[in-house]
Amino acid sequence: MSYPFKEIEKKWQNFWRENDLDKTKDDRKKKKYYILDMFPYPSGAGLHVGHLKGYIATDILARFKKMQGFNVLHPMGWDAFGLPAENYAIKNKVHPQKAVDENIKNFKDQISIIGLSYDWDREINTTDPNFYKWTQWIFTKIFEQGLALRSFEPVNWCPSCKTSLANEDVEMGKCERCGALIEKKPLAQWVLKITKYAERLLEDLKFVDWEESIVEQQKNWIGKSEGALIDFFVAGVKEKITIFTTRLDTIFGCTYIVLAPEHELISKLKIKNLEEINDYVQKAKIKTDIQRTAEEREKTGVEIKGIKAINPYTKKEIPIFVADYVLGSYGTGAIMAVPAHDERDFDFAKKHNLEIKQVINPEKGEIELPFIDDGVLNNSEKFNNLISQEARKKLLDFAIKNKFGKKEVFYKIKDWVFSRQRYWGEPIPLVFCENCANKIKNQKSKIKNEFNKGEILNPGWISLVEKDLPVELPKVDYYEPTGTGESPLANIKNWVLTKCPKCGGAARRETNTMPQWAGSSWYYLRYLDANNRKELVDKKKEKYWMPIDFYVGGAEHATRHLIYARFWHKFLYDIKKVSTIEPFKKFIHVGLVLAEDGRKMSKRWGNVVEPKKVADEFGADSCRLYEAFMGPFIQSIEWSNSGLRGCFRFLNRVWGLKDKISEKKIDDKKLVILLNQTIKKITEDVAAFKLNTAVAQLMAFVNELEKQKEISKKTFETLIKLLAPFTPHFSEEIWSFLGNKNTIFKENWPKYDKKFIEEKEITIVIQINGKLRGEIQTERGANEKKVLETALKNENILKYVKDKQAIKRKIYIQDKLLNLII
RNA sequence: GCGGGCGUAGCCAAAUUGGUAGAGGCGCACGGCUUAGGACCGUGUGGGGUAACCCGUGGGGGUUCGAGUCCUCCCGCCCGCACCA
Repeated sequence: MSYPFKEIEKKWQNFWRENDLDKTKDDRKKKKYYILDMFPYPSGAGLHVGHLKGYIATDILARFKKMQGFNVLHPMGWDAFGLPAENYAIKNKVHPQKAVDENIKNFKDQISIIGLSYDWDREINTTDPNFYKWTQWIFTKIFEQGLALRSFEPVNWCPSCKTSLANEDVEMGKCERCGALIEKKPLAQWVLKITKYAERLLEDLKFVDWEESIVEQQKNWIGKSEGALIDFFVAGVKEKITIFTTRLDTIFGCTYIVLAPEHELISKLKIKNLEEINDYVQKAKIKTDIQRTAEEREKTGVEIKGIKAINPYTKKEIPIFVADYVLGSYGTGAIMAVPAHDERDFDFAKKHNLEIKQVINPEKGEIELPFIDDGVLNNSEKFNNLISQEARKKLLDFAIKNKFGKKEVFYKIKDWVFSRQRYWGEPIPLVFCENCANKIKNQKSKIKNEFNKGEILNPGWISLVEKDLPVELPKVDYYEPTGTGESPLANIKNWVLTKCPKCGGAARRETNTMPQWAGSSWYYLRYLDANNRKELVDKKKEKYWMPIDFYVGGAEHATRHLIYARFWHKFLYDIKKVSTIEPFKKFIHVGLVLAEDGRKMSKRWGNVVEPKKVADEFGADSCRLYEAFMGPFIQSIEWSNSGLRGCFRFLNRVWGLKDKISEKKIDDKKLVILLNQTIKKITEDVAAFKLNTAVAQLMAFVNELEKQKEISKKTFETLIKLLAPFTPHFSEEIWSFLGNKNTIFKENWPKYDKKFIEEKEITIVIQINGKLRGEIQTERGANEKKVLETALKNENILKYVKDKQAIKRKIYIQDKLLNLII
């Protein structure tokens, strides 16, 4: 017979709801704890048990912290704008709004099965105009500060989703959402100047308590390189080519220069073989990123004939090439090539028979070209014999003194392409006004007073003010992407045509929408004050609740959401809307739950484990306990039905223990110690998010209780409290069975007594020459002499130690072991 | 190629940061209870050996009284980035 989990779970979920137990008040006398799950986008596929793992874990932590007396904020919402929702809607021929509403309902039903303690009064939805009003508001602030710019650079274009994408949305040259090959397409775009925040995004990582791997991923993504800009003059003309290098120490080995195909100078120079060059440039431009890498990094390129560059250090003339192994989008789009000390330059030089001049020697050992490490300079005139690091400084000083170079820092991170040519997103709250454009272009008025920074930088583009927000997404019947580079919104004339809020003249709305990442870049602030109609968040509430103490979500967001949100947060900090420089104090990623067959759970494989089925068969609490127990949280792990059954068995055994309760029973010393050790272990493990070992300890403790004939009520109550965060319904039921009227979650978390943590009688291990040969029982704190004497009474030890004289050395670790060297 | 992580019974895993390797779960075996069981309960469960003991944390080497833990080289796996000058 199993315990009646079905009735119990329903009963207590109703009880919690009816008594508002999951509602969080802004009780500022209490210490706060803000624990947050990344909010999901409500897909049509629904949830499987893997999605719940993170929610269960944070729920355990939230309930635990509540019992510890914290004021816990634990909210949930929906990230419902964006490509996934829209593509689903198109595929199923329903309006995105309808699809989203249905999917949210489905998600919410699935989530509520397992008894999560979210405060649903604070629920948010990024597609709700009351929410996205503030997403738009933040955008206008970013614009006003001159951090949103109209750009005409070629962008990543997904031919299947028919929209431009940010760099972060591209994976290995493919669309992160649909897998289509990304093309480069010139398109007018709004880009956000995240690069202005690159240094702070990098630097401030030292203030967050995140996993090493996530921090490293962000560092790599931001990709800071410190180096120098050096001017190479073009012989005989006034032009110069500025290159970026981090290896100025190798400059005497620079035997040619390479320009990226996109380099602007190519069109300005007098080139003898112009046709050949243009041909190469054209071919390079249409290559996709995939093609570039697919060619096994074969280094193609063409020499620009008729001109030479002058190495400012050697004064020698060197050839100039165009090659697509140099990227137009990084540095200056031009490099000095040092084939002896760079693999790519080496390959290229070999192929084109160019001079390879070695200028660095390894500090020790033989040299093998290309030698790319730091070393000692030679063939470098007066800089010979310097070590690389020192040489870089001195060579830079020389360049600065002679005015052909300076220090420079570059970042790999690109500005955030923020426009999507799609329907299902927040409209970008800008209008274009011809009249204002002319004003700015002609500098007719005192434009500094009349226009903000963004408006001056983007003539004609006027940002809406707060009272005009939100710009609501018009309800339409046709919303499929056009593919022309225009958003579907462009076809809605009466929406597009509007008045300029500045001059009242005719204006038209921006028809592109924001990317999926916009709402999620600040949503965590809205939970603090979800229904505020006047501002994004009340200052006092923000100050009380921020930063997020514990954030849990997918690792795939390391270089997407987690970077964007940090960027917006820092911006909000700069305009004094938030009080912390970082939003997420601690972040832990949730490991995948794979199906029992080791593959990802997917409808395609038919291996999806649905929460409802699990809850029907074994109950929500077994599911919760198992997901906590299955392994270390961040690790990906295979689902196991027998493992789940094991947890179910465990709960049934605890259920059975009720019959052994005795009011009179007094626990023996051993059990008291184990109980206190258990409290300590679980308290520490849950706080450290080591839920698997916490559950293991609960099991070990229950195994011990089962050996008892009777169990004291007090001990049993403590066990139930320890179990409560993991199995809330189960624990409430037993708690009330024990005669308690109120919810167990109003109880204080058990405290252990240090006095009862350590056993007085302990076992000391006796080693002979480092090998285990016996153990003895003694009092805690016994000294070496006493332990040795006791040990020498042990038969087994005596076999090895014939007499005391044989002991050459003794190593005694208090209360642990005695190692005798003979 | 670069960066991060990992490798412990048949499987998932634990090990207080250098001190009894394998807690806990699954599985398996035997026993009990059962008309029956893919249910439940109990006992056992790294390998070898009658035993004393020996061997054992991917492999080799090292430091140490003592190494899963530290150092070094190698092998394998996972994740991220990838012509970033």
